[in-house]
Amino acid sequence: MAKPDVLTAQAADFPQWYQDVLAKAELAESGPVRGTMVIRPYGYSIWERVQAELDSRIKAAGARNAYFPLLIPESYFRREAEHVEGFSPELAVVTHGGGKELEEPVVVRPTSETIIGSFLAKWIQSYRDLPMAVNQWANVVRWELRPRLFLRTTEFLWQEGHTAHATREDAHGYALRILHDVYRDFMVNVLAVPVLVGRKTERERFAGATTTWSCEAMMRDGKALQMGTSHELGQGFSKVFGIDFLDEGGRQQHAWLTSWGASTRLMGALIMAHGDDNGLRVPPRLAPVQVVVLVVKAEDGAGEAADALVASLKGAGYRAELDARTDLSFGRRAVNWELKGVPLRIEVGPRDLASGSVVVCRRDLNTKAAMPLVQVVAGVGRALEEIQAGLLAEATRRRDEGTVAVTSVEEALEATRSGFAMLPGTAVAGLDRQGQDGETRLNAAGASIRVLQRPDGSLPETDEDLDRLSAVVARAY
RNA sequence: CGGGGAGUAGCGCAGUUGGUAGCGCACCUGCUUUGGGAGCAGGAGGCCGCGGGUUCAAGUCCCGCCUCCCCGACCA
Repeated sequence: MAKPDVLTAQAADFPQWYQDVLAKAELAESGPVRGTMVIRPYGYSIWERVQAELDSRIKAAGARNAYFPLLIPESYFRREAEHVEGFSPELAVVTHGGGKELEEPVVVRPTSETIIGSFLAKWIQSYRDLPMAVNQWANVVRWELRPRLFLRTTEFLWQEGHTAHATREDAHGYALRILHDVYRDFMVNVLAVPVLVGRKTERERFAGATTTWSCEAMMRDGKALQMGTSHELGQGFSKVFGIDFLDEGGRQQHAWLTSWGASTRLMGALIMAHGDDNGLRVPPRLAPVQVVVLVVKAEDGAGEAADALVASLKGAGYRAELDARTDLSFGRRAVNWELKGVPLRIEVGPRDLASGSVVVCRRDLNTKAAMPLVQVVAGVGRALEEIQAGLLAEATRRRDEGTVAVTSVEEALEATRSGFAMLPGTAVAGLDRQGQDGETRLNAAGASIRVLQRPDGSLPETDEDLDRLSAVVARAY
């Protein structure tokens, strides 16, 4: 029997493919209010794995979790000029409560620099209190004009870390530590998505930050996705919220702050970096279900053998699940697990069992192979490692092949039709006949500078001159 | 917020010159099935996006609004 198309092909219509995956893999759907999102249980189980992996890295970096209020006095946002300018257009403002108009409107947090800053000011008195690092897992609201599930929703889930330091150097070092040890490490080693790290341009940086560092990845359609950012906030918020401390010499000083966040947008990265025409492909280290054992037909001991196999897989530490449903056909169940991107599927049926073997199906390559039952547990471990490495290698190859070095804004724009362009900073800084710089012209044509790097790919200094850097140019989500 | 599409059963869609709504999948029941989205038979399911209007009569015509999708401007 020929396999019917379950999804719109990526090549036919990538955005439609994305919508199809969200629905068929039971990840998420829209809520009744524009821009809101319902994350379904399977999608949320993946998010919980994202949270667990990020959370352990955040704690290893010395931050502790806390929780701050959803509702923030509107006046807090007015204190920092760039912050208010950047966030005003997307604030949700509550004007009524308890049946009355409020004396001071409150905003639903779009980010928490202001409210957390106001408490850091209370908690920090001395250089001995520094550095101070808190993180919160929360929902935030930014009124969006054009929502897309997981990629850009009015309400989304994220973690936001906020730290205070005695010196600019310490804040700088911590922002980069989060960028590398939390975000890049998670993205590359768990999510299996290769990322370019670099500095945002002034135009792209966070409202109120002095420097924004970012991890950017290429999706399968060649567009870029910003997956996590780490900001150096300088002393701007400290000055307006009074986050001050006495240094070792007894002098009053403003603390140097950082903030950093990664959101449910990472779910979009997972889908678009790895998914294929059969659905999602979840890297094994992230997968909430790493192995599904499918009972082909509950005859001749297949059910019992599958049950025992799941038990031994779980005993060996794998996240395994049994699918012994008899009310759905074999094909239906196989397709469903492929849509959900489970890395390994083991089919247990009477035919193979008669010869002491099972069929092992790899989601990354869509291959099937018989394997003796006694070797399965060891074979699963090996296969999961291969899948993890294979997905990263495939995504890296795809990105490298989709990235071209160019020398002009025009060439960069041409390259962004299918991928990334590496453009010398000198070409960005140059003005055209209308006096427009390269970034303005890129933006006008629908592209943007994702990050600035040194030509060798390393991170520039905070104030390193554009002329000596390379711009990663792409169309972005 | 600009430009372009579209809202009819859970999902995808058809619905002619206006005459009171249909198809596929999914769902329910029964039987037979289960090695790649099973078959047969029977059944249930509708504020036709919302609000006005025209008309004896509106899914269909007119006006207003809302929502969703795509492409731009803004963002995680």
